[in-house]
Amino acid sequence: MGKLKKVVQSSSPSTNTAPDLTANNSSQTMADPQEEIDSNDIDLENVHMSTDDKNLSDKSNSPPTTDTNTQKDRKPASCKQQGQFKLIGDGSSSKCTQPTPKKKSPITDASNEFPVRMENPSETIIANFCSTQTRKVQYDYEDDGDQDNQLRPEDIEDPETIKKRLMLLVSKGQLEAEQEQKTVMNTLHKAKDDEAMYEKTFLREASTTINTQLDRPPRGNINPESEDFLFMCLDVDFYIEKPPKHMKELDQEQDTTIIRMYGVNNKGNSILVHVFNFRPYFFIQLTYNHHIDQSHLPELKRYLNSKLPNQQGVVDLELVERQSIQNYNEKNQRFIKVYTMLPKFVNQLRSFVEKGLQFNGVAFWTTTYESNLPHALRFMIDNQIVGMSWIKINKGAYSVRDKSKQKSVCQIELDVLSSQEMKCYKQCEGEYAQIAPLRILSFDIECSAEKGKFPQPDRDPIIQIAMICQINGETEPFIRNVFTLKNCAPIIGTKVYSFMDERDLLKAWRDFVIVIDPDIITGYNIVNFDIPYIIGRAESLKIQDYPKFGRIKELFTKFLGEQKEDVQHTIISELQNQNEFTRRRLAIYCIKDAYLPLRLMWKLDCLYHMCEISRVCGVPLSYLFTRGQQIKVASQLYRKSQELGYLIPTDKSNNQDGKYEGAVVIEPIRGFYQDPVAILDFASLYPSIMMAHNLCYSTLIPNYKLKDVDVSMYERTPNGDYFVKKSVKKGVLPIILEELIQARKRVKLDLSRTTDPFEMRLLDSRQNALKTAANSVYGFTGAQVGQLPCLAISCSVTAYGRTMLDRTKNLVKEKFCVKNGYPYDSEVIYGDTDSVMIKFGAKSIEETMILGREAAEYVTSFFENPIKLEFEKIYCPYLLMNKKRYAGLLWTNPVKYDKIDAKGIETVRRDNCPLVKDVVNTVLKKILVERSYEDAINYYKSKFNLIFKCLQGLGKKAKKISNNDEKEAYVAKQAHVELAEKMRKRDEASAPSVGDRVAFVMIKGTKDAKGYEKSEDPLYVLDNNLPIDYNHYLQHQLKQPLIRIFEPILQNPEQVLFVGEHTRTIYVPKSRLRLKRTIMICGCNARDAKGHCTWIFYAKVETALYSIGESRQLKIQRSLEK
DNA sequence: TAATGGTAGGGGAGGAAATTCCTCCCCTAC
DNA sequence: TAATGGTAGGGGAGGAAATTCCTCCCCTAC
Repeated sequence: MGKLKKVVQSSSPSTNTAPDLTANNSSQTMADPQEEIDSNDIDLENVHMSTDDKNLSDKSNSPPTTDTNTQKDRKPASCKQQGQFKLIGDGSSSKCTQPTPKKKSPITDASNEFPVRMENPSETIIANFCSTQTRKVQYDYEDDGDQDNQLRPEDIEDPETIKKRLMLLVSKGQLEAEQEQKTVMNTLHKAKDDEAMYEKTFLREASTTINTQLDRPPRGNINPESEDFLFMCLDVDFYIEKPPKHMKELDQEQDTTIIRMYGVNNKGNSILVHVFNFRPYFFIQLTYNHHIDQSHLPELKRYLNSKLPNQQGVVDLELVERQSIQNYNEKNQRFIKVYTMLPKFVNQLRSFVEKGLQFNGVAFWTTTYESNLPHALRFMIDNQIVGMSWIKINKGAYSVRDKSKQKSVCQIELDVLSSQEMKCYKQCEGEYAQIAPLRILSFDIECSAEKGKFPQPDRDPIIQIAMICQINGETEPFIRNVFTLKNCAPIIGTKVYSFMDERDLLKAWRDFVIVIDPDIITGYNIVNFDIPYIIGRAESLKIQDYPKFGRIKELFTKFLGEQKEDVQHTIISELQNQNEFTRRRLAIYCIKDAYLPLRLMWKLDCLYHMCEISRVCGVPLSYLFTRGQQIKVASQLYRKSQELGYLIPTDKSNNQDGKYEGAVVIEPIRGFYQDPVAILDFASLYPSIMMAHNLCYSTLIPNYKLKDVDVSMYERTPNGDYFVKKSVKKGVLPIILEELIQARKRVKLDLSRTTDPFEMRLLDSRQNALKTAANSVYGFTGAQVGQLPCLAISCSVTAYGRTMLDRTKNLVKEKFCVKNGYPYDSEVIYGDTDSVMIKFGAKSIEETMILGREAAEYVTSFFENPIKLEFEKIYCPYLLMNKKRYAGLLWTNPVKYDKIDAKGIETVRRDNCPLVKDVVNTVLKKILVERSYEDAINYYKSKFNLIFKCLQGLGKKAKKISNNDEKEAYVAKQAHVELAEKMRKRDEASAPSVGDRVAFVMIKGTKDAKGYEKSEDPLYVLDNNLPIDYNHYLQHQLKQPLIRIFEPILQNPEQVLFVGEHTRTIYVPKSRLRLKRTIMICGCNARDAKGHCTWIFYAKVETALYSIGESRQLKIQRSLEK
């Protein structure tokens, strides 16, 4: 606490002794700005003037940042963002529990072409948010609104009024802020205090000027009759209502399904397009015994209608001829296309048809086709619209909705009668590759709560909200502010709005959101906590018209699922209840939490990745968060099928159970290889198998049909299934894959040509999206609880893969041997799924590369196009420990090695303590790079004691933590689960919940205490001075991994490493463990080598543990690195 | 309910099952 | 108080200790 006080003291006198100018403002006026504004009209006028001036000068000085933004303007943006982050995984990052993006540089890392790529950097981060809850939460308050009252125009407060009110607040804040900035800067400049350092580091890029241009640029003139309308579509959904009165063309009495498209144009205006006349539909298959023709349709329509409530809902029937995508068919079949009024009727009719209907003396007992597509996606598919793409509405086809008839706070609302008049630039090339100037808002709230209790919206107040908003393409956030309850000292680069009444705080925040009008909202766990809490709090405080906040824009996007660094809740209350400076510190923490997701989002190019996936797969952006993986493949499949005249059945879940055989892993010849080992692998193995052998739903010949098809037309797969050859008929899946791969080749070509960093990032995201899309097709066919599983395809794919790998192994072995004139006999020492590792016997890397390329070419010639084996890399030396566990020095050129490549071992796993990672890493480095395992042993021995001095906690992931209702979800007791339960009993508020990563240390216990009895929360250990079980770490964490590494090298590693003089004296720290509370309050206590706060990438507990003084710990760490 | 991407595989921890080891006790040989 | 031979060693029973085997869980490779 000593240090903390210093901050307070050092900053407060300087504030007080500041020039008179500020003295007036700093303490008194902070108390209640609203009151201040109301009671001081003259001041207000002045303020107004100055704001306007400010606006003008802002505009003239800096170019508008939207459509006129040139590429040059963008360059610094991307450069800066790449520069200013220290990405986890670099350097001393081992303490990090954040999901470590495996690809540090997506552009350079072209490896890992794998059949099923489960992860891309952004997915890791988003994963936890994809719960089924999110959609519900989102809809809940929409629906409430619908039931409570239809939203009438008069319900929405005029945005202009809100804006005016806000401007008072803003200008007030600005005046203060400008004057106080300098004071703060001065204070900070002098302060050498830790916390001041954090603040400087954290806020260093903050501009000291404050922008008052909060709202979107004015919408300008729209001429529906003479100009096409162009906008980028962010999301599509639908709603059900009677058509608005001004749409006279439509039946005013009938509820209809209206498509809603949200978007932004290139000026940055927000857009909402209502599209009418798009009806849901599905298909029913007719078999030979259905004697139905045109004349029966009216009667059939009546019959179907009779099954529905209100006896209506089926609008129209149509006879069509198509082919089912399931199985190879030569002729078209007959289908009835059923149009309905509302999407829910499709579901109802489907279940009737599946149960069986009687019509005209014949039973319909059949599957339906295309009856389970989300309506919005149906709309997009039929109009060839892909997500996040630019859409042009033809002139004359749209009308602008009058301001008074708007249904949202979007700047522009359009009505479109026919979706035929829209054109989507789905290729997303050239100028249409750009992303509109989206507004991205990130926020975080703090609420106080009683000790040990989880905050409840009906009881515990929100005390702070921080919000940061940035426009895509700009380098800095244009809004960074924090709302506090009670006054708060100024913060650099940030506007502080203080309120005495929580209601005012919430209202001001809502006003801000409305005026800012964000397209994307992000934050830590906002969907499950922050947003519901704010809504709930507003309800409990009985703030009028607050729920409408939920309708502003229904695009809630979420990133970052991992735990955030939490201030202990007890401390929150303490800070809140003391004075303006403690609240200031809380505010800084709050801003950090709001800023972090935003920064990570930019750093990891999340937006671009998501955007490109959305474009490639053709689904709305929101699906990427709320839906699974299947919908992406399904969307592509539906599109291509429609183009080719196929219909997709809605299969009932035919519970095929059990797993099927997957890929093969060649039994490794374990050892330490000093000579170069070449790695060859098949490029996009599974997609190319599907293309080469024409595997598809539409080419599969079921056994019972086999006799009807000529033998020359089909091919038998190693799994025993039969598929039509591509010369007869090309399958849908192979066509999709071919297009994806072609497109990727083009993008890669463009990528190699461009030099613009912004474009590079976008193109790289795109080629990644294309690769992922191609790779997930196989997963789609193998998903047995899915839209359209087809084990014949997936089993055949893996079967081909297995035989191919086997054949490759034999081919290499037979060809590259002394007998055939090669200098050495080669040997395949390992292989997994699509790769083989070959020891050719050559001593030099150059020679091995030549042989590797030759082998790749040789083997490729045996397989059908487009299957291709490629030479990828060399490992030298190479330590092969087991299946899926190896490490090697990677070479892609004969001159210099690229890096140490480790797979599957402790260094790449997240459930190991940092200590183990460090030691294993260093030992590996010594063995592989310096090639001296004596060194490695000596290093290890000499560091044996030191190791324990920097002992740190280890993290494990607790997936499920059994709740009261579903106890015994875990069969066996596990350390992290038990600990989570223990922590929950201690303090409900700070305990980890399901899906969180739990960090823990092992403390000393009774002799045979189980692991789960000895696990403890690192913070608790520090607080209570509990002894750590060093021996456990030695025996259970270090020993085995090291033995495994040395096993191929030494005769008896255990003897050498773990018996002997050096093990006698195990260092046990005498000094007390201590926790630096002052730092903890900041949300973190992690530092990099220079002693700066590295909060951004460190989880709290991982680094909370210092066994001895921190300076010494740093030393040790550095020596570990060397 | 609604919604849901695959299999192969190493390795740690817990716990049951099977095995080994140790001790006690009884009995017999001498 | 009265009455009392010893030791070595096999082998079974019972229980502790160590080991093996299996399952669950986590996380990775592809």
